[in-house]
Amino acid sequence: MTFTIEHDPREEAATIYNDLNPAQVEAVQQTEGPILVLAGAGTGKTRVLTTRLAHLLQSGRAMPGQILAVTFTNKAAQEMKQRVSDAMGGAAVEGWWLGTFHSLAARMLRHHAPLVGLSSNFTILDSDDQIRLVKQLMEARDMDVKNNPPKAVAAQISSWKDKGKNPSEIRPEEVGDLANGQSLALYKAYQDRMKTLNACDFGDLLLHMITILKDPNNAIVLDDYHRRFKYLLVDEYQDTNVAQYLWLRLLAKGSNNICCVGDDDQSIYGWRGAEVDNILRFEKDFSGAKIVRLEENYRSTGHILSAANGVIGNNTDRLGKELFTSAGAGEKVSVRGLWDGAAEARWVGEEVEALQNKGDSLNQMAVLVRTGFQMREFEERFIQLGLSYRVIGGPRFYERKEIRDALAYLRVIMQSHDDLALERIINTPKRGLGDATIQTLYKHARAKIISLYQAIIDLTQTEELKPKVRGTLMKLIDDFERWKSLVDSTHHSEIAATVLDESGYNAMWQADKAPDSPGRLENLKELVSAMDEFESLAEFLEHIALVLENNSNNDGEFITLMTLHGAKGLEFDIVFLPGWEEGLFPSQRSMDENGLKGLEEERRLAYVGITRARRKSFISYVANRRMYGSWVNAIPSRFVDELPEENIEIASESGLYAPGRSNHWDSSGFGGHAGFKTEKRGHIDLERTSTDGTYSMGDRVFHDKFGNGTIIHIDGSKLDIKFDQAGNKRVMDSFISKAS
DNA sequence: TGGATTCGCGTTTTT
DNA sequence: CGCGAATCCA
Repeated sequence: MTFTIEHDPREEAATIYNDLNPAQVEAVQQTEGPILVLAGAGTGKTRVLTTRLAHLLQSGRAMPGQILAVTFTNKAAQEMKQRVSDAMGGAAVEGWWLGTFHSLAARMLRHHAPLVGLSSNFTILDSDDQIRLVKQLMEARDMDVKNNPPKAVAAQISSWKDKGKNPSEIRPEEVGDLANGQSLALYKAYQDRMKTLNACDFGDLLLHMITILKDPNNAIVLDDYHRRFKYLLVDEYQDTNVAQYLWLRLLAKGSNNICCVGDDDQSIYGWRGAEVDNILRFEKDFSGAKIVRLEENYRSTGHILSAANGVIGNNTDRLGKELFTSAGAGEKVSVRGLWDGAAEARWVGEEVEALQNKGDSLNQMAVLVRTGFQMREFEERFIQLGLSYRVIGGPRFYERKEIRDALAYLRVIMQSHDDLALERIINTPKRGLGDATIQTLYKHARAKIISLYQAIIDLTQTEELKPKVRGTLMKLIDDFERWKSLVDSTHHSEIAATVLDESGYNAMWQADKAPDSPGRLENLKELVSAMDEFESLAEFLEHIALVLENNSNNDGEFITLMTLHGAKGLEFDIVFLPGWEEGLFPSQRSMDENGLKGLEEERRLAYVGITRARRKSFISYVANRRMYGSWVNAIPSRFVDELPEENIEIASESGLYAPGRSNHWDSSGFGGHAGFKTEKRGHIDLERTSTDGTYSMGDRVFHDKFGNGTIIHIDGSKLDIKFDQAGNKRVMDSFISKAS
């Protein structure tokens, strides 16, 4: 790797530092020892990190290969690469140690795989494969897969890996009664199986590297990395999990030059093992650490920032910052209560069109939802209005069925003992190889301790199988052997095209008359052409597992639709935040599973949402939301109450029935308050409800968790709802279903 | 074995 | 409600 400085570094530096404030400059230039940049939303965290990286290079303190720069998502990595490259006058950044935790750990692990019993061409399994593997192991042990969902066991295994724990490092009291207390045994078996498959899951990439680096026998490996990396840079430090933290700490021990940026108020990945503690503990972990605080927000106008501050101020578990801005107060946050999801989408559509008429660009607007299913209503409405929109997130390219199938073929070609891959496509397209045959094959494989592929070869040489099945299997092995022989002589994209053709996989989708089949064939074509850019099949497989994103074309004007999680690190002029209802946001599940901690994480998510906006935020909640096909009546989120009155402008559709939070509703449509207590009554204007088919004569209200159903009486034009003894529970738990 | 039909559960969030 | 999985039937 060569690197040349084209200009006088000081001159460059002057341009880079141009508009940094003194605190930022300190963070950037403080060059030795550990630094924690504790900074709020919109204060320029990533910018500080990028500038520091450029600064280190330009001042000649480090060469490109001597800096390890870690981000959390591929998107952030891409962006940092772009920015550094720009700052360096267009330098090529390929090959630099700049990427996500997973991709960098994978890159390291390729070099040391034998130390953990793998070879360097190991395959990377995704969570789907993981679950299937766990399921197989459980079935092999005659465990009841119905009452002990493999998914839960797989989640437990992942969680241990996120904590940096190998099976041998788990204490008995950590095991718990999941899967009849067999979870640890399954973890062991799982790891053994992974070795035979020569495979890693996401968690293994880091776990194995930690295992290697902390083993005194491998001191030479660790020394090598210590010599190599003079500086470590970490983005979004608040989202690191224990495994990532351990990996960083091992690597940082050499130079002790670690610079992390983060915001405890934006920690939103607790469910995936992120530990806010990592950021709170920084000074203890890295001796001599400097803390640089950035509290001036450059993104949002006053009301937006104060609204966000008001909400996050309700969290107890935080370091405590109060962001300020020198921008003007700007517009207040608009808050709306609406009848249902359709009305909400209509309202958003109206506002969008109004803003467009005033000259705002769709590219500067985003709708941020808590969960994916909320997107549909907006999509429908946007289509009706002819508004172009772009959905970010959703199933990734490589998670699509057809892509995973195609990859499975390639995996078998690369490694014929990849049983999971072979099992996936052994009867896809249909070849007449059903469950019975596969079980026979597996039985043989297990008995002889060989791979499925080898078992097929063995059994086709005996008379054990029916002639028809035997013939099919022989043909399959023949095909694979032929494809394998192409690997050295033929370009891999050509191999892929050949395989998809000769296996009948393309033909299968061509024959399929489902509406999405043409799209799948398109995707397969895209896959083949994407392969062109890679040196080898192996490289491509790694890329697709760890890096590849949906390639969205950025031409034209789009309003962006995505989850709050997806929006982290982004900003827009105008942001819509729909669905602020108890149970949806904050998510009921989050609160049930993690109590106050869960609630506070949800609140941080609210904070992230509000602070994405530069000029204007819209927040909304509805009285009725359709979930799982039935209607749920909802009450406004507690986060709505936490918005300071002076920063918002609030209104609701008239005539709405909504128990509680009556200060946020126009209650003229019903008599009195319907609180949470026994025998309270609320009335719904029947005209409104019946047009949607929401409620009608004979519908029932029942309390989901609290038992006894309660009948709705229809009295003239009003609905009369009675709550039973469970009425002191929240109404959000009641469902309304059609009485048939 | 595979197609057709019923069943049952899910919706957080992602590398 | 809508999808994938389990189950049923030819």
